[in-house]
Amino acid sequence: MSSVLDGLAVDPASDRAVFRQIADQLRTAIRGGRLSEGDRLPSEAALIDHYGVARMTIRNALQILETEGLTRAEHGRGVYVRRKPPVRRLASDRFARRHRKEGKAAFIAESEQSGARPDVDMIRVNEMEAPSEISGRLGHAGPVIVRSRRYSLDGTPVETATSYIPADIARDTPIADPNPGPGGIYARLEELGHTLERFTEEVTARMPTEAEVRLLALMPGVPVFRLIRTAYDAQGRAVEVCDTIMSADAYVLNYELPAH
Amino acid sequence: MSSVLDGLAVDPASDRAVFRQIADQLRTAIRGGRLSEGDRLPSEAALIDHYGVARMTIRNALQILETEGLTRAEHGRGVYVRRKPPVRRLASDRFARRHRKEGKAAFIAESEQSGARPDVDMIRVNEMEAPSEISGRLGHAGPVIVRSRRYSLDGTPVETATSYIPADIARDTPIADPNPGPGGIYARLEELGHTLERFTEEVTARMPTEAEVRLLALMPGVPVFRLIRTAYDAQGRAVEVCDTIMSADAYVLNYELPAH
DNA sequence: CAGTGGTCTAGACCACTGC
DNA sequence: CAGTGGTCTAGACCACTGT
Repeated sequence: MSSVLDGLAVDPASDRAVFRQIADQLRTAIRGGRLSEGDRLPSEAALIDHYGVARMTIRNALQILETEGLTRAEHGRGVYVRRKPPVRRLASDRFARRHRKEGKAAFIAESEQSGARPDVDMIRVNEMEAPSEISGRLGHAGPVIVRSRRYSLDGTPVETATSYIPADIARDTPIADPNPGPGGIYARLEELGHTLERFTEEVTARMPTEAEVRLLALMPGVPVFRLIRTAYDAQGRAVEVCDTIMSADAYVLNYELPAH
Repeated sequence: MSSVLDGLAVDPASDRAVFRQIADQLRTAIRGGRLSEGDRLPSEAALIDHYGVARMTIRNALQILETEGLTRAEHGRGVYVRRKPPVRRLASDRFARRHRKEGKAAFIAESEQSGARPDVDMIRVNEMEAPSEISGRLGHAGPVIVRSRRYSLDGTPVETATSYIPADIARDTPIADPNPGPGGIYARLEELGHTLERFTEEVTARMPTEAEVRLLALMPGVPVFRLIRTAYDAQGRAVEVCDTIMSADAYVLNYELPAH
């Protein structure tokens, strides 16, 4: 009976803690392909037997791998090598006007092109005072229409987004309606005379909050992108700020930079 | 004697595990400002006394906060609320030619402008076959000059970068020299007739490897950005691929997107 | 039901810090 | 030196999974 553990042993005299040595060996087995995506790791009991250590030592080792995002523990089933989800690439021209022509919002149009089944839920719309982080980017304080929603692909949540539009622009328009109509709110903004001229995006990454873990069904060890996009019209006025949280293991962000 | 723990207790009958409840209460104290940046948390012994639980229960709670990046444990001293490092904003025009005129490489010029003391070390240059990830972006296989280095600000490492330039362009030029001269390798590429026309950047985020933790002196719970930039010359040829790893808590990436 | 991981207890010894 | 966190042992009971 051969096992991924064959020949592996720890050196109790080493400077490196035993649980780290065990984590190292399991990590090497995963990266080296001796344990593939979806494979089950030896159970805690098997590891305790093999290495001759206490359970907490094994659990500390497994915790390292989970924190690194390499494994996923399933209660009552075992610890598994995590499968990498399909990656979604965002092109930097995804908000170009030509992509808005067919009357579809950016997320829907893009996903259907890549063959995934897009879904939007948890849509909420209300009006409030802009938080300072938002009013700073909009360039003025005052009430805003807030549109929040969650996007999923093939049933898996991948991103939450909250848009802030100045109320003097959006109040009593389809933008303040849960369903803003074909082309999404960018199409409505242009119909209202706010031709979109440019966007800026600010990208940060961090570990998720507990609320984000729930909303995006995030696995442990997966960071999130926070992407704050500001849309400017032809007059140079900021007409929307969109605050997006994305599962980092599901996205690659592509950008095009000028050299001149 | 007042303490941040005053009035805090756990409900052993709750569905939520005791160590999570304790972590919740400490997190709330930090976010609510009752514990500020740099403050010491109550010691493990004090928490054991206060909550009347075993040490592992406390340590599990503290581990949650450390994984979230909220605290930092210092052996023999205590557990402290982590200070947020100064943030470095990268503008999307940072490689524009006009910024290259004064004869300084992008990182140096930019840092001095922001008042920090930049430093570059661990410079290594050699020639090898391009890894497939790189040759794919360069558009052809073959030998490449590999330049790797580490950037620091005020003595703190913030970023490692590895550039790959096709050897048929860079061999026996200053680009293959550890010190490529004023303006960096982009200035040299342009002198060699490769006028830089555009750049693409691909941004991902993930938890760091152990090697990255060492190189960038990363705190636990801090993800890294991986930014792969490809530089194209006026003929449309990819002349450099730069693979960068950045501490995510030290960076905000800014991009400008066209609307047309 | 047996086997799995989740939580928790009650100790032990060690290494590091600061006085 | 006392106080701190780092590592480790040897148990216990529980909740969840699959047969």
